[in-house]
Amino acid sequence: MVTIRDIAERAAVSVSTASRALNNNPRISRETRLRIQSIATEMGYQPNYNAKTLTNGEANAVGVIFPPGDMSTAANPFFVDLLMGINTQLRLRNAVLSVAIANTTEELTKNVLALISQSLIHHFILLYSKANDPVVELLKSQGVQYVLVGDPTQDNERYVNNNNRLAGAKALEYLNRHFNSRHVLFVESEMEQGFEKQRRLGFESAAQQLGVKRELLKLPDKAMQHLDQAVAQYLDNRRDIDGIMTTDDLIGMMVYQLTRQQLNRQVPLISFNKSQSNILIGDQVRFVELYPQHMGEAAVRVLFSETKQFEMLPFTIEKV
Amino acid sequence: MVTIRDIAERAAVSVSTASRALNNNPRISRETRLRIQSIATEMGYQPNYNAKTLTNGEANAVGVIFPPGDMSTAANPFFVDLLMGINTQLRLRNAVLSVAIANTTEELTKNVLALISQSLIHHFILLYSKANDPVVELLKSQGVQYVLVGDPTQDNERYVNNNNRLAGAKALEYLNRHFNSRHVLFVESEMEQGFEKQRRLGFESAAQQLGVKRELLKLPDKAMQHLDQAVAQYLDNRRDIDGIMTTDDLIGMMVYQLTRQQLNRQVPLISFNKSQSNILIGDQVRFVELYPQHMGEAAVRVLFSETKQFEMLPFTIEKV
DNA sequence: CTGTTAGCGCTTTCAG
DNA sequence: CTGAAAGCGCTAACAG
Repeated sequence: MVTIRDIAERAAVSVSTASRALNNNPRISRETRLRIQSIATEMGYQPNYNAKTLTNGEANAVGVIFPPGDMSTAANPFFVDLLMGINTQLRLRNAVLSVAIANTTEELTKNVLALISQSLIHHFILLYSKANDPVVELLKSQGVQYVLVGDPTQDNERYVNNNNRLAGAKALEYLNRHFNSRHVLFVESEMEQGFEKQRRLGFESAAQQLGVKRELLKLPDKAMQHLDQAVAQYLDNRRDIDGIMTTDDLIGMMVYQLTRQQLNRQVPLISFNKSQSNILIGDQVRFVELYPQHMGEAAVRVLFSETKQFEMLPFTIEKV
Repeated sequence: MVTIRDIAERAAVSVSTASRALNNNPRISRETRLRIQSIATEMGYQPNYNAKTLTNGEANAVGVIFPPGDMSTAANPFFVDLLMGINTQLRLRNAVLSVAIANTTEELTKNVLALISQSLIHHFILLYSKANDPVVELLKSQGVQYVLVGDPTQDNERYVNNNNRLAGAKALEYLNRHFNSRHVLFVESEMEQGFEKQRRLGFESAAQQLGVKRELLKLPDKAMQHLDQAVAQYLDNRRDIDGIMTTDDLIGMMVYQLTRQQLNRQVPLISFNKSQSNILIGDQVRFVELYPQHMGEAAVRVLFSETKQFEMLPFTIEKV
């Protein structure tokens, strides 16, 4: 392992000079700075971040906090992309990614506390939001930085998000404009995540504006024996539906097939959250791309920004 | 921050004694050891792991390596559960979880190298496997420990896995026994992940043994415009199919609906990887539960075991 | 602009 | 069984 000492020696300077040079301290002459840096890369120097953390009192790691078990399904397909985005930004800053994840809020809290006090992590990204969350309390009481991915529940909370309401509205407009939909069904799950609600609100207001007739179908929370039959029947009673919006891909797929089968025609459909599956596809299928990877990147930017309180990310409507 | 010094002081012993006591060093009398430990908990002592790592030369962190971008879709719904399992075990050992994730293998390799040389992480869990992987080369050349989640590609590689072959066989037997299936369709994706292949092999051998007629349908890799219609037609040509096995839930759902629609009856179906969705459901639907959370736990156990080379995890067949 | 030195919190010889 | 002291790699006064 090549240390800062080795470099100092080789460059015939003191360790402090070496340290400063490597950290771009302006007090070092440009000349020696560059010389030392080139020696460092030449020797394959890799700073020991544990030593750094020990002296700085602050880790180069960012903690990513997953939802506790009981709500972990929420944004599932998103997570990998989010992590990807977060980590690309972290790597640019020579930081690393730690995760906190547990089945219960209690365990999760312990986990986060351990990261704070044992690893000296002072920066967190929270992948869920709920009211009165003990984890958030902890973060605040420990005075560490965090940003939320999703809908903020408190004032003065830093976050990144999509404008789900706008997306809901635009999606409906899209259906109306491109497929001439005049009677649109909005399908959501029972659990009423914040983002679903926003999308519905956007959908509703746009429908009203455009004079589009709207239907609302809430799928039961728990698995239901004959869900598909129930949906089929529902559709059968509304045979002139000519557009569908669903809050996720999977639901989208089911409904899509059922409509084809039940109404005996293809109904234009727009869904959120294109999942990795490449199954839901067709001429009249669209989805709202939310760019989870970009959200991850934005989260890191906000986290390390001095001033920025939030970032609202763009979305697009795409053919599959 | 309460340090080991504070404890030593309060206990009227030297720091070295305190250190030894806290690390259960047998050279300390049981008596003082307990006394010091109780003082520590009383004072809410949390060891600084950066300092520990600095002296030990080895971190208390485990690196979890995600598949590079181009293969990340593979086990997607699994990941969160895996992380959950891994982390519960890590927390028991007072270890923390770091992740390496990147879009390209090259970036990923850099990421892992950074973890090894900058954070001194010497233990890794690899969430994918492919032949001649540079990341694996790196792990080996750096002499760090790792275990693989999935099919090992090299001899002498430590891993945890499901017996996918057995699972494929058992699943077919189940269909045959419980639903009296005599003509079964196996649906797989084009990308031919290792586990899919194993499941198919199991399926095939069991079918042969039981004298069950078998069909194989490989879904195209890329999205296809009228995939569902193609599948529908495929089914139409094999109208006496009386059992289906799919390698994942999503495909399962599509095929399930298509069969109902096309064949006008319910065909018993068994799928792998129950995803978080609660949509695929019915009297004649089963899935093979692989307990990803347990796999995560097992991975940690193998990683820290001196002797264990692998763990093969049980599966069960469940009603939804 | 650069060097000397102390010290971050912990473990581990080496001495008793 | 316990203590004193050195040192892990790095940064940051302080002093030139």
